[in-house]
Amino acid sequence: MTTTNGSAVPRRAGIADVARLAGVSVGTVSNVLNRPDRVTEKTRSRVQAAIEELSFVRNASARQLRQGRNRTVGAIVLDITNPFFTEVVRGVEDRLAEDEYTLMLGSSDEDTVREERLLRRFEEQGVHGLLVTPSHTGIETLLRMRERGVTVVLLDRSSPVPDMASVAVDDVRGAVLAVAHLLEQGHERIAFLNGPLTIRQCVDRREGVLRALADAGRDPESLVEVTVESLNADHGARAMRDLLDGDAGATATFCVNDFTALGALRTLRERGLRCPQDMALVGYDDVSFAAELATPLTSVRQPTHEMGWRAADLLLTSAEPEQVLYQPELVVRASSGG
Amino acid sequence: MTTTNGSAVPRRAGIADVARLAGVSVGTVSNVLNRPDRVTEKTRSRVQAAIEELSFVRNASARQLRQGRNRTVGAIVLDITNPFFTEVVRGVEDRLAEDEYTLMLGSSDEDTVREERLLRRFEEQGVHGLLVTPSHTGIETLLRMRERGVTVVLLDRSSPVPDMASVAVDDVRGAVLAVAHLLEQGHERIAFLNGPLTIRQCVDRREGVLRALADAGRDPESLVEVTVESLNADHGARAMRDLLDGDAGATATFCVNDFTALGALRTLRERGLRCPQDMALVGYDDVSFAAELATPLTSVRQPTHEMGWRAADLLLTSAEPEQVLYQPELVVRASSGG
DNA sequence: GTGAAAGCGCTAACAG
DNA sequence: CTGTTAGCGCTTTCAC
Repeated sequence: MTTTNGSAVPRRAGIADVARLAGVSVGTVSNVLNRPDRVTEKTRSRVQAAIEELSFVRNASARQLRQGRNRTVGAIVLDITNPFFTEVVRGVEDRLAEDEYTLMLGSSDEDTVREERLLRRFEEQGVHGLLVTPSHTGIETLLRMRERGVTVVLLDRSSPVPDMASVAVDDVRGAVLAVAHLLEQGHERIAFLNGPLTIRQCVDRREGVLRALADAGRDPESLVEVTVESLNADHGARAMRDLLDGDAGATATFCVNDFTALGALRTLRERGLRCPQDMALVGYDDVSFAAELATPLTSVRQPTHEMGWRAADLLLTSAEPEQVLYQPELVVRASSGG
Repeated sequence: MTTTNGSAVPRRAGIADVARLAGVSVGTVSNVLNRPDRVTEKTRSRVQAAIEELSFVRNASARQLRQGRNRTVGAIVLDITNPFFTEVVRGVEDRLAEDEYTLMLGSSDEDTVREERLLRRFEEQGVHGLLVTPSHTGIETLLRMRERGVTVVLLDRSSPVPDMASVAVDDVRGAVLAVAHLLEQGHERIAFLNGPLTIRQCVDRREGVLRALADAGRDPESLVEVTVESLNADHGARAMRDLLDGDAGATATFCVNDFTALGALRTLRERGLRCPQDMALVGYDDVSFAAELATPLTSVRQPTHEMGWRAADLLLTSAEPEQVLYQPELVVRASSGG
C-alpha cells in the first residue's frame, strides 16, 4: 500500500506536510528554512504560517545526514561536579551559544572505560568537534579521531604534539608560585598532597614543586609527599590525617587542589590545629568559596571561564591547531600566613 | 557518473565499506552491530576485524533517522555554575550512563530567549526526552513538545498539571524549617534575602517564611524583605549591606541560597559584625563548602544527586508521569547559633 | 523563484 | 544465517 497521502496518524509534522499545507514544494520549504532570501516574501510568510500551524520542528538527524556536518560539540571533563570544570564548561557553553552550537557533556571520572565510551558515542553522534580533558587515554585515540574528521581541542592539558590544539594553563608555574611563596614565608619542611601521577596536572604540579625547591636551593628530599586517590575533600582530609600521623615535621602543605585543601582544613580543625600557625596551607584553583572559608585559603587562580570560551573558540574558528597556555596567578590569603 | 565503487577519497568509512572488506552484505554488518546473536561466530569476527581495520564509527544521524528515536537526553538548568544544579546534573549523567544515553546540556540563565532556543534545538536534535528547570517559560511550551513525542520531566519544580512528570523538593517546607529554627533560637525580627519572585523557588520559600511566622503566631509585618537580583555572592553581599544600612533591627537572616549567604557573610565580616552573635544566618542548598566556611553555615539540604538520578530515571523508565517530591532537611551549624 | 528528484548512511523487513 | 532493498526527512543540484 503506497502512502500517497491519506489521513496520516497524528505523527510529527515533516517538511512535506508543511509544503502541502502551504501549497508549495518541499524544496521551497527548505529554502525558507535555509536561504530565506531566495524566496518571495509572500511565499515565505505562507510557509511560515504553515510551520506555525503544524508546529513543525526540523529533524536534525535528517539534516545532518544530508549535510554531513553537525552543530554539536562534545566536551569530556574529569568531573562536572568540580567547580573548576564547571566554570570551564560554562565558558564553553557561552562560546557555543554565540554560534548556535549545542553542547554534549560527559564526565569521565578519570575512568578510561567511561572516557572511551563517551568518545565513541560523541563521535557516533557526529559531533563537529570535541573538547577533551584526557585522563589516561593516550593522545593516540584522539589523533585517530581527528583523522576521521573530528576537530579536537585538548582542555586543561597542553598538547604533546604540535598539530593538535589545546588550551591549558601552566601548571608547573602554578606550583612554583605556590611553593616559592611558602618558602618565602620561612617554611623549611613542606608537604605536598598530590593526586595520582596518572593525571597530568599532578605530574606538572609536582614538577613545579620540585623546581621551586631546587630554585631555593633546598634538598628535594625535604619534601613530604602524600598521595590522594581522588581530588576531593574526603580524600584530602584523610591525607592530612596520614600526614599528621606520619609526624614528618612539615609546617606547610601545598594541596593539589582546593577541595583537597578543604579536606585538609577539616582535619586540622578536628585535631585542634590552627592554620596557618600550626600548618600553613595553599590550594589550587581558587574556587569561589576559597576566600570565605574558616581560614581564607591561599590558592592558585586559573582563568577558567576564559579557558573554556577560548577552547570552544579554537574549535569553531581556528584553521591551524593553536596551543594556548595561560599563566596562573597566586592569590595570597590567610591560610599561608601571608 | 555512478559511483560503482572507485578509489574513494579518504572519507570516513561507512557500513558499506566494512561489508565490502569483510566480503559480506551491509545487512550482515548491521546485524553484527545490532543483533550479534543472529550472526555466525566466524562471520562476526571477520566483520569485527573489518570494523577495526577501517576504524569504522556508526553514524548516529543515519541510525536515528531510520529508527526514529535517539539515545540522547537534553537537560536545561538555570545555571550549570551553581553547585546545586551541578550535582543534579551529575545525578542525571550517572543515570543516563547506565543506559548508554548521552546528555546534552544547556544553561538558560533564567532567560526566556535562551531557554526557548535551547528547547527548540534539543527538539531538533530529536532528543528522547527533556529535563527542564523552567524559568519563565510557561508550561504550555513544554506540553506542546510532549504532544510532539518528547518526554518531559520537570526538574526542581513540581508540575502544575497532573500528567507531567516532575522531580522537586518541597521548598515551602525547607523555608519553614529554616525560619522556625531561627524563631526557636529566640530571634524576634527576621530578614529574608530573597530573589526575584519570577523564580518559583523564591515564591515557594517566601511562602514558607510567611507560614513559619504565622505558625509561631508572629506578625508577618515583622519580616524584613530584601530582594537580590541574582542569587550569587555579590548580590548577597550588597543585599546585606542594604539590610544593615536600613537599620531594620533584624538579628537573623534567612538567605534564599548559600551563595547569597556567602555574600552576606562577607559583608558581616567587612563591617566587623559577628555571626551569629550580631546576625544569625541560614542558607539554602547546603553546598559542599557550607560546613567549612569561616562560620559554618546552617543550611537546608536537598538530595541533589538523587533528584537528578531520579528525574533521568523517570524519563527513561516511567510509563505514567510521576511526580516526585523530596523533603528537605535542615542542617544546623554555627551560623545560626545552634 | 519554484519544483522534481536523487541521495546522505543506516536499519529492518523479507526473500533466499 | 545472509543478502536485497525500501525508505527515514531533509538538502541540494538542476530544470523549468
